[in-house]
Amino acid sequence: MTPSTTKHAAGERGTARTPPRHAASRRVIRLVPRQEVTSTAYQRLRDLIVAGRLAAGAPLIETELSARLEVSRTPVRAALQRLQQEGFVTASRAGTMLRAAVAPLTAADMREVFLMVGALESAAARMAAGLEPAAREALAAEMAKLADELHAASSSRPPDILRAHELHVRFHRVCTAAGAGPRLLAELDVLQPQAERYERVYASAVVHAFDEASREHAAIVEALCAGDGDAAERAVQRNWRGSAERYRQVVTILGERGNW
Amino acid sequence: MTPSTTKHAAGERGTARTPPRHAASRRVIRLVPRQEVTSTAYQRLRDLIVAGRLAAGAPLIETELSARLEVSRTPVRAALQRLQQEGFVTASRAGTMLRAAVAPLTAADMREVFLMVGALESAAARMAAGLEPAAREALAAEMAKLADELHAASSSRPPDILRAHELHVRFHRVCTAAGAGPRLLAELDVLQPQAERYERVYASAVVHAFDEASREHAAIVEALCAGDGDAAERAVQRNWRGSAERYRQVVTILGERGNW
DNA sequence: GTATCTAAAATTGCACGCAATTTGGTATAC
DNA sequence: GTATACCAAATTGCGTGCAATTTTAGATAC
Repeated sequence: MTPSTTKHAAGERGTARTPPRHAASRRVIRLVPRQEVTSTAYQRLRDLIVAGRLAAGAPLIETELSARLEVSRTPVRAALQRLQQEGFVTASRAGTMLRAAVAPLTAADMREVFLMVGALESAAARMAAGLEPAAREALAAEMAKLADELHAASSSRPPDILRAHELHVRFHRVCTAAGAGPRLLAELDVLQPQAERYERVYASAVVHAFDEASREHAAIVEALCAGDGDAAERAVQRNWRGSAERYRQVVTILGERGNW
Repeated sequence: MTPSTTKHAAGERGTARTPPRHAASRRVIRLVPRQEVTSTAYQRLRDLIVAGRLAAGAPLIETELSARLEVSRTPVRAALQRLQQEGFVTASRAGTMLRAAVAPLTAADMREVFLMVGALESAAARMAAGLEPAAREALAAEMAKLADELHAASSSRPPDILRAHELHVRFHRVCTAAGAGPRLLAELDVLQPQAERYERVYASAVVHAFDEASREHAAIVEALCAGDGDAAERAVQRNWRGSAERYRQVVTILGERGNW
């Protein structure tokens, strides 16, 4: 039943063992609080991938990441497994082992990601259209405002890509958060950054299409304002299908990344 | 809860200690091949949850599962983290730690799961409707056959619930696999068993609704056969919305599980 | 030069120890 | 009887050792 050694009464046993690499070996004070190590490792890796600093297709070696992030392999492993299941990382089988790599950017994968985001977000928009009229109109007003700012940012000279992108993300997120429950929201929080990987790489080549996106956004707001769930669903679907098509053209021209 | 089940003879510090005499002569052979330990732990836990053998809301203690599955905590942890991210397990924060429990079955969660499955599967059906006519018609024929068998199984006396359920799963899976890419397929492979949790618990009370489901299935096959993507998408959506409504009534009558 | 075999390095999968923290129970004060 | 202080058990987070396996490098034969 009880382990052979009681943990608290034992105290210090002066076993001279190899000093830990990361911490100053004097006292075992946690520099980073418990439970933060794994989550920050996840966050950092994910940001590196989304931002493109970790190139598509790059191999992800546990010990190397462990050294670079200055944590042990355990949180790195946990982060990699999560990223893999979310789709940011692919695991290729090498014999019986699994080798992790940054997920490549391919036209087929992009098509699928945009398809999934469109399907889920349009379902959320349909729910949002079923809100009380007051809440619904407030939501439509906020989205209209974001759409205007987005239009302004993208039609300025030179276009403010970063700001436009952030506004674009917020436009969709506001609508989603209003209609979706926690699970759908979590799923979109994982999928949207993966769409963002494609957007970041190819956004500069798609700036000309902002007009079309702008019209699609207006249709979404209008349907929401009217409380028409079917129309909202279709409008969001059209928007993502349009995006997918716009990016597809660019990806096929500029080539795929990390698929080799 | 004795942690040393002697199966793995690792761990002795190299210092002069108790000689591992029983292991000295022969090499320690892995009883279970590498990489299988974690995945089988995941599979077994997931099956236990879906089948209801691990009740909704039950706490999941790493050391206890580790002893029961006869593996160390490491693969159990990996399996739990994956199950949590997939939604089979919830993690409640206790101070700075995370305590895992089997995800409860609630009306709100069911609504969301069915919504997501409907959104994703209808998107896959739309793709499937865009296949070559030959492949499309073969798919429609197979689905029609499954739908017939399903109807037979559910209208026999007594209704063969298990077989009907398996046919139902296969009906949807065939359609999905034909139209979806690997990501969408993987996502549905995670979400469908979660819908199955509700179906298993409440299926006996919903048998009377098989007629309605049967008509909905026929509509899906018809749309696919005609190659009408829009109609296929709508038909799948109607089917899942109908299912959600049928189960919602039962859940609210019979009560929620594990939500306390 | 190419192919094949072999030894070493690299990498992953798993087990386990330890510390930090929470939880539960018991004694004590009021 | 209830509230509080406190100690022990339980539980999780993280680091690390070790073996299995893969990959790489080097040597040798052809």
